[in-house]
Amino acid sequence: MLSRPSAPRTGRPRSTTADAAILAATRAALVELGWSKLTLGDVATRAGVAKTTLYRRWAGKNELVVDAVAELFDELELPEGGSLAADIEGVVLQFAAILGRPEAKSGLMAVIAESTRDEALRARIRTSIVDRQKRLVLEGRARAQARGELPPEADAASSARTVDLIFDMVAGSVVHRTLVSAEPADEAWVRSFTQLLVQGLRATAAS
Amino acid sequence: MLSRPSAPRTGRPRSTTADAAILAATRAALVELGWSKLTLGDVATRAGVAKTTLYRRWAGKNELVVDAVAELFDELELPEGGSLAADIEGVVLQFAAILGRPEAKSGLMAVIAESTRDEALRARIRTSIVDRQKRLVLEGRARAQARGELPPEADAASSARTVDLIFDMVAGSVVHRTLVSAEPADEAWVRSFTQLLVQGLRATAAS
Amino acid sequence: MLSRPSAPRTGRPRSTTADAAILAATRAALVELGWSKLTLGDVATRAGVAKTTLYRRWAGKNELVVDAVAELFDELELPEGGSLAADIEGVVLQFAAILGRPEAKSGLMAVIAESTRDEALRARIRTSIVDRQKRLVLEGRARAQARGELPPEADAASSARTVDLIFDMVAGSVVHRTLVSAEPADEAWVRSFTQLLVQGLRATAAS
Amino acid sequence: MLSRPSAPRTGRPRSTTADAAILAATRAALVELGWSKLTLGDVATRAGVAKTTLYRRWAGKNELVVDAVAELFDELELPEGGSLAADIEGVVLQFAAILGRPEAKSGLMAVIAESTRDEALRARIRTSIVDRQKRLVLEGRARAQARGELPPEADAASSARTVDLIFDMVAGSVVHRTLVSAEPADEAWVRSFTQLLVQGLRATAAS
DNA sequence: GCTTAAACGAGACGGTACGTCGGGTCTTGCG
DNA sequence: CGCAAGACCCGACGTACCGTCTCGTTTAAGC
Repeated sequence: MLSRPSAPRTGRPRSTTADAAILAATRAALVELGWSKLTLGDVATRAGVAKTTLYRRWAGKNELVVDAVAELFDELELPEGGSLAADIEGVVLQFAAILGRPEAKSGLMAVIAESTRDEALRARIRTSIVDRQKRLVLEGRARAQARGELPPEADAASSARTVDLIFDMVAGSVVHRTLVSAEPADEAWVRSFTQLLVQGLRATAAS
Repeated sequence: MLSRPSAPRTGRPRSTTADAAILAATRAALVELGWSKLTLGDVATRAGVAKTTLYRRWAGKNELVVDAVAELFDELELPEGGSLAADIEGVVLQFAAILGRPEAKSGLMAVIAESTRDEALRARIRTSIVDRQKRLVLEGRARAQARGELPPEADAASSARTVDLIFDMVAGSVVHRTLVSAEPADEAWVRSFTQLLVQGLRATAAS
Repeated sequence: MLSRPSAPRTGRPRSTTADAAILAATRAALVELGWSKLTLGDVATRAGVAKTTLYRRWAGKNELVVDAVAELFDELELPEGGSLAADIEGVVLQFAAILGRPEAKSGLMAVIAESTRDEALRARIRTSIVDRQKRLVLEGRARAQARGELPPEADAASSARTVDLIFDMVAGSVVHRTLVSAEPADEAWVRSFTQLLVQGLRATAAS
Repeated sequence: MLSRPSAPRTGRPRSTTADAAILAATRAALVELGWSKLTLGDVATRAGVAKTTLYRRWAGKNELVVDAVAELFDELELPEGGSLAADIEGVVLQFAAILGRPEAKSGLMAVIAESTRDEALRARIRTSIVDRQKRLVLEGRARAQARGELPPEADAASSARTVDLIFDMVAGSVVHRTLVSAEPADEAWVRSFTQLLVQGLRATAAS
């Protein structure tokens, strides 16, 4: 997402280690200070980098934090649970574990809040974070259909609508539990949530 | 929520009209500028009030915005729908309508993000905004139980857990749909969501 | 200088003790804080008086400090020294003693500085402080002429000019010594100064 | 007096034109507004400079005004008058001309007043303003001794004392005449003053 | 002793300036 | 040309005082 396909030919190339150092420094600053007290000057200092280097690569605080938080979601993957309920439980637990981290808590909601007034930022969040999660929903449903737990989709449009709905419910519920209710999305909660969701899906699919 | 019951006896009393003017100005600024570009100096100017007056009544931007947004939720009430599904649909539609407003979009997620690092702010949000919504969930379930749509609760603890779960699912899903997916939570979406939820509740209650 | 000749007939009369308390509090604040950090709110608190009481009697900080400092000069009087030089020495020592006090140091030069842009303030300083000192110069010269140490004045105009000149030299030199050179105007310095001045006066009068 | 000999090697160097612009703006503001209504924000605006730039170079209003006023004294020099009286008259007239300017009137006494509570400020005033004047007194006396108008000094200590005394008298008298008496130190006054001083010096030297 | 009206304490009010901080840009010299 | 360093302009911060205002409460003079 930082690719510069039209690479410049001459001059000193950009430091390859700087990006990683900056993103790590950003996450560290998020943990210590939170979004609102994080400053780019401080991030630059922590990363051992000049402020100009930072601005050469990111447009501002929002974009930087999106990239820093996005890396946390790299580890998300669909576990092989054997059943729809087990698959959902596994994914939700992973998602809850990431959201439980302070750097995600502090940063993610803040950039989402910012994105309400910044279309480009919303697109960046979608590309870097959201779509990566949504892929798991798609994959999970395909597996459930292969197992016969869910019927195949009738048409593409309603299929997409269902995926979006499930995704909003899963991600939204975990986020709300974690940030607004400020209670951990632990195994017990995830099991209750999953049961309700799966039974709703089965009943809806049956009707 | 700004009442000071142990009121001091002497001195000039605080202006009674200022609070309302300030909160209205705050919402107007949220619509025009969004959370991050909202400044307390600007709010004061819009409200025709000195900055000091503002700081005398609120500790900072976060507290002010919480109160300004909270007033939006004053109008929430449980409609008389006649069935659990209709009640839920009615509430969710109201909630979605409020969240669709730009002043709520801009402000609410931002203060939630801030609240991850500020316990007092989280308590304020809970008191001013969240609990008011949760009351509707409680009331809706009581009605459904009176109608026989849902069985009575076995014990208080599991009852509270269920309310919390439903609340996180309802509020979280609508928020995620509105802010992250950035699509309107319109009637069609609400109907799909409600169906899934209600069928899940019924099936879970039956098991 | 606080007289209100057109006395009101009815209503509660002004507190008679407040004036003295306020002026004393002003001097105390001058000693502790200096001119620039002295605030009227603080003076009011020290005097056990409301800010409104203070503003009812003085127009502002400048006027208040002039009055507070002026009281220091109440004790100035021409000692009976027996000779022109002794009289001058006595007066200069008294003047130096007053200027040595921190409340005078802090306050006097500040109001003089302010008076460069405020004609009314300059008049108030002249009336309250300067003229009282100048009277001593007049009186001292009259004594010296009575003793035959100085010749009588030829005409009124040149007489006034001479008094002004001497006054500027005496007051200005002591002030400069005390505040700018920041050295005490002690007996040795006063003796040297007086000698130079008196010999100059004699020689000028002889020519 | 703003030189930083141990200059840092890296980073953007400080603007060389800003200092002069700021000091000129300060003097302009002194003329228009006077000391007490002069604000650093206004000075910065006048100079076309950010407030931070100003604070990066001066600790506060006092230090800035000292430097701004000090530049006025750059033009002071001992004229070639041919006699002690003529030399003194020339210097005093120059000094009076500077003190007659509104920017000096407003600023100088104010910083002297402030310096009564601030040792560092007093030192700055002495270095930037006072010592430059005192040099003229020393030089003038040396010339008078070379001409035979004044006897050579007996010892260094009494020599210094005499210089200090004369300096306090000259500077103090002109300041008092200008600021307290608020009358111009014009040629007539300067001549009278000089006569008195020179005759006093001669008579004292003779005794 | 009752009335009356101004002075009083308290403290909120609309302002202005403070001195600091962070954002994002620029100008250096070095690599 | 990238980069570290740091000065630059800008704008907002939260605080401190200013001088004014509005309260309810004294307090003395005059009826």
